[in-house]
Amino acid sequence: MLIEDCDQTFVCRDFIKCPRYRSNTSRRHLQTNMAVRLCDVASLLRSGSWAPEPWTGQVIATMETQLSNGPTCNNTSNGPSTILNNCSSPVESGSIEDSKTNLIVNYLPQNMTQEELKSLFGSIGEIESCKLVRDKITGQSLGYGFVNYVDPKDAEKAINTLNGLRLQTKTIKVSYARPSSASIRDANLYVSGLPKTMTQKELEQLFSQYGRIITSRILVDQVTGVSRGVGFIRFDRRVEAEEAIKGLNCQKPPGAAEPITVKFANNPSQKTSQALLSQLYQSPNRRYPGPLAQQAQRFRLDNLLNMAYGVKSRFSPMAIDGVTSLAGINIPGHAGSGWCIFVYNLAPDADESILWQMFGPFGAVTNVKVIRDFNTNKCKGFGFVTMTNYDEAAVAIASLNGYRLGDRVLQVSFKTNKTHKA
DNA sequence: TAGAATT
Repeated sequence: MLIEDCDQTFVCRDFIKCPRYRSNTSRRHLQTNMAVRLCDVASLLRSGSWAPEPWTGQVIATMETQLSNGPTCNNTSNGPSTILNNCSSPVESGSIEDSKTNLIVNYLPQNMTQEELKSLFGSIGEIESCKLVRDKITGQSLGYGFVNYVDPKDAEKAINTLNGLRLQTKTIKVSYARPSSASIRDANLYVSGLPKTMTQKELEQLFSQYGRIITSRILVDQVTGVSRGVGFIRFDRRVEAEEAIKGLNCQKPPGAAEPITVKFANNPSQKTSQALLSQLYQSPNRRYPGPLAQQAQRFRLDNLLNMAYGVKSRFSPMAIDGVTSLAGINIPGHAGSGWCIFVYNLAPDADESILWQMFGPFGAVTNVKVIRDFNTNKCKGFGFVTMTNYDEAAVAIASLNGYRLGDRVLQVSFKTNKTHKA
């Protein structure tokens, strides 16, 4: 039986970029817990219209295996290389049976605050609680957090809407949180000495005999893309990780010339005092740069805009740098705690998520708001976005003004006092 | 030989 002929629905286990995919809700990517028809995905893969990635072939193999074996619901992995299981609905998926309102959000930008997290997820529905996890000593974000909704439907909507959202240089991951327990902590392994040819899928295959893999990763050279021979495996439970160390440390993977080393990964928040000191005193805080850093950044920005658009950035506060935080100065877009951007010509069905999607990649966004008609609840054609940093806001405006969204051309500028109030 | 995944 060909996969193309199979109408069976699978549940996507992770967010997969697939721009040519179009679901019945017009989503352009495969998203966590999204029901996916096998034939749709398979035809895209085989047609080559979905750019091949290292795990693409394995997706086909996995689907073919599942077809020949018949339906089962064994989730031995939810990493990117085994994105599908053959449970027919998210409700049957073992990973979410315990909680339907509490989400874990991973891969958040380093400088994202809890308020920004709440603002982002609050655009979906009412939040019961929200927490950004921070290092207890330094207060620095650990890059993940939790969002607990009042309504399970909003949690599901948040996964469908926000999983895979690009924020600055990160692609966030939104999934149901497992119930917290000691047994799931410290289950992350660091693996070194891997053959440079080993794929992520092969790494998972090697380790999956010891338990359910939550995430896997092989580090690669940023320039060449070649494996650095080291990686991480996160198991569902600590005991599974312990068994994997016993079974695989100092062992040669099939076909490998050298044995691998498998041990518990260091906790990234446990840094030496030296590293902490250098981090605290040497790295400039992007959010609150000193005057010199601000001027340097704006100088670069002005050059950038000049080169790109042949104009000086019209609203650059260079001339009055240093007084931008004083009250009573009328600077377009400056809204006390950030830069307010006016977005005009949005469609009636526009919602907050589209503003996050458009502006999030440009930098720290603290708030978005679609202005709606009180009676119809439809967008009145405009909205506002607040960004923390002037430079990032200016680049976003330069990039998105004139952007075609659907059949509309957007007008994007710093908010002025003459126009609508947020 | 190094990622920010359980509050």
